Amino acid sequence: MVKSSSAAGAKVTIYDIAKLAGVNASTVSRALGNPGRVSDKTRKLVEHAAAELNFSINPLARALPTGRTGMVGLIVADITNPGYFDIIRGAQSAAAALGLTLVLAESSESGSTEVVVARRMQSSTDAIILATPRMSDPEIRALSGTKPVAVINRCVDGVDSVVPDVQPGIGEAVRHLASNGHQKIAFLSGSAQSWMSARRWDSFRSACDWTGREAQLIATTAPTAEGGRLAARDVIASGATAALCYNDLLAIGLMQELQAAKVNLPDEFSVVGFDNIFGSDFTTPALTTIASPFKDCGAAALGLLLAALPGAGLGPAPVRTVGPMDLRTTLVVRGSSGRLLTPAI
Amino acid sequence: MVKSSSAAGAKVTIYDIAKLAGVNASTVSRALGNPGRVSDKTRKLVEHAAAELNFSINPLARALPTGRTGMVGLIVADITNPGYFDIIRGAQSAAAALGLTLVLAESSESGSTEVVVARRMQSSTDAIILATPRMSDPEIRALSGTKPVAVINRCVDGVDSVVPDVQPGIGEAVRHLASNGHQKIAFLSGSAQSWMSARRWDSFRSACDWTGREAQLIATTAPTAEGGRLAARDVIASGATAALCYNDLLAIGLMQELQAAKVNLPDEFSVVGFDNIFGSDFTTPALTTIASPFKDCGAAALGLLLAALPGAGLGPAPVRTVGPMDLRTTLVVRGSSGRLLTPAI
DNA sequence: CTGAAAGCGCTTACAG
DNA sequence: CTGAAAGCGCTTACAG
Repeated sequence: MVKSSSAAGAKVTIYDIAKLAGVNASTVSRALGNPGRVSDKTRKLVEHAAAELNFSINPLARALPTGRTGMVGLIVADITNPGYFDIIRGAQSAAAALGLTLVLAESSESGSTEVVVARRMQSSTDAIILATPRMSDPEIRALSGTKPVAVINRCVDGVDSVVPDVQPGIGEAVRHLASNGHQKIAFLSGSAQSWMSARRWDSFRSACDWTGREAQLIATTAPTAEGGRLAARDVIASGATAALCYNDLLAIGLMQELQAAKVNLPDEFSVVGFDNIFGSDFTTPALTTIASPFKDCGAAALGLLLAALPGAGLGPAPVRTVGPMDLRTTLVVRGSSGRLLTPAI
Repeated sequence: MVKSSSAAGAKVTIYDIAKLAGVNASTVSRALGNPGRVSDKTRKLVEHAAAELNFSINPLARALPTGRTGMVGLIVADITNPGYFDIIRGAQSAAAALGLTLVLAESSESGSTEVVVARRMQSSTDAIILATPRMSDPEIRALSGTKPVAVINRCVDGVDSVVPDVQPGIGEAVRHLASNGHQKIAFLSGSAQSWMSARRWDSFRSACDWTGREAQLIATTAPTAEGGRLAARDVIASGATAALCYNDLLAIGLMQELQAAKVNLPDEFSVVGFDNIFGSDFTTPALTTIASPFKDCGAAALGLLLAALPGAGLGPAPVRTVGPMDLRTTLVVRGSSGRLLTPAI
């Protein structure tokens, strides 16, 4: 077995490099971190020594004097939820591109454990992203007082927020349904406390108003496929010929139950989901859905955070809300929606 | 606005507590970390002071003297891949339960960036989990020389490995198909270099041998739905009446193309996937698939790592491979497989 | 049981 | 441009 000089064994520090290069450790630190504050010659000397010893800096040790850890935390309510997949991906890749490390944590849908998790992260991260947080607004503000915080999928006064604009997608969806002969459209809601669900319902109702269509709110037991199945009866009873669902899982469950009841999709009934989650095109017919740019949300949140980092200027940084112009939802038309052939008389 | 004593502002250190409690900082450290090495009275004193100041320890600062960071790294090839989600979830929840923080990174399917990512993690984590690594065996061994490493979905000599036992699930699947009248069964393979694909194919072939069925290997362009669609022609041409696919995405693509060609599932053809990914039950018919206990894999990997941590005894810890008994695959029968009604003469 | 000291690996004013 | 020193927040032998 070849044992190269870069053997994986002991940890090499800047002192080892200093010795090899014949300079002071502080010079090594500068050469590696602030090239330019060091002569070209020594820089090369140090770089060679570092390479020779296969040095890689200890970010934790660096974090102590500087306060910058190079890590950003991402807290999601439920790792299971496919809706978060893209947020995680977006944040992860944006972080990686910036040389930052993503620390992932889950709050298990609980506001109180979310607070605990956030506190734990506090000292080891440079900034924290809260995706669809369960904490209260004041708790979030408190957290953001100590460290840059960005919130995704919710608007919190005084805190950087990125929330996709639901209006364009919902407008498209309602127009799509209206132009296909649907007069009464149901909305299957998310959980009652959900900020997002309320927002989507509001936007939906206005869109219906503008289009002269009737909007019917239908409550669900849970924002899951099972919740969608259980809501099917109410949907049928409502007399609506189409449904927009708070999320894709609800839509998929609704479709399943409708099909079990021999309702023909989309000839007799149209279903539209929300989020365009992984697998929403696995169904037959494939699900029409409103896509949220979640990947971009993750990236955008990181962008806000980064802007909040270095300045540390005077007082709190200005609060920015990303949304309206950059992050718009769009309708993805697939097979589950279309012209109503058998209008309910 | 109520400004409690636990204001979120400045960071409080053990020195603040020491002052408030009227003891030395080292005593604070002991009281918080090693209660029992301190009198009950001072312990309470310190605890109260800590609570009063809303103290939370800085894990990074602790890491420097102890070498224990409280973080474990998880590197996956592709965060996009739904097959990894359960691994991430399993590792995340196991870590959380142990008070550890999960650091997530992605190698983008590239062995070389995987090495870079791993190096970067090296000094900030206590241990590293490689899920379906792209690094070479020697690279993995090198990494494991410096820090506990566990590998999921692959066997690497000299490195803790956890790989689900594919045999039980594949055996079940083949028996299921055989008993439903299928004589010739196709296997849609994954990528040619995939350790896992080779393993699954081998196991499948033996199962067919035992059962007296004919196994037919069919190469695919990529382990994706698109790959499955493109393979459909070869599958039909092969004369097989059923297919076991390397993963669910392939199976779903194959189903779509077969249905587009008016092949009736499962009456004329049976499709079985692998992994039971999220959404595999969204299809019509729902996909029969072999479930791997990926969540348990994540947890198991963490278990191995933990065992490797404290001992630091003499020489390398014994290598353990988790698999055979604990982590078995099982067949999940849904609608895409069943009795062959129109046997190919 | 508790204090004083040294050190973990790095950075950054401060001198020169 | 470079060195020597002090310090980031904690822990842990070492004395007492």
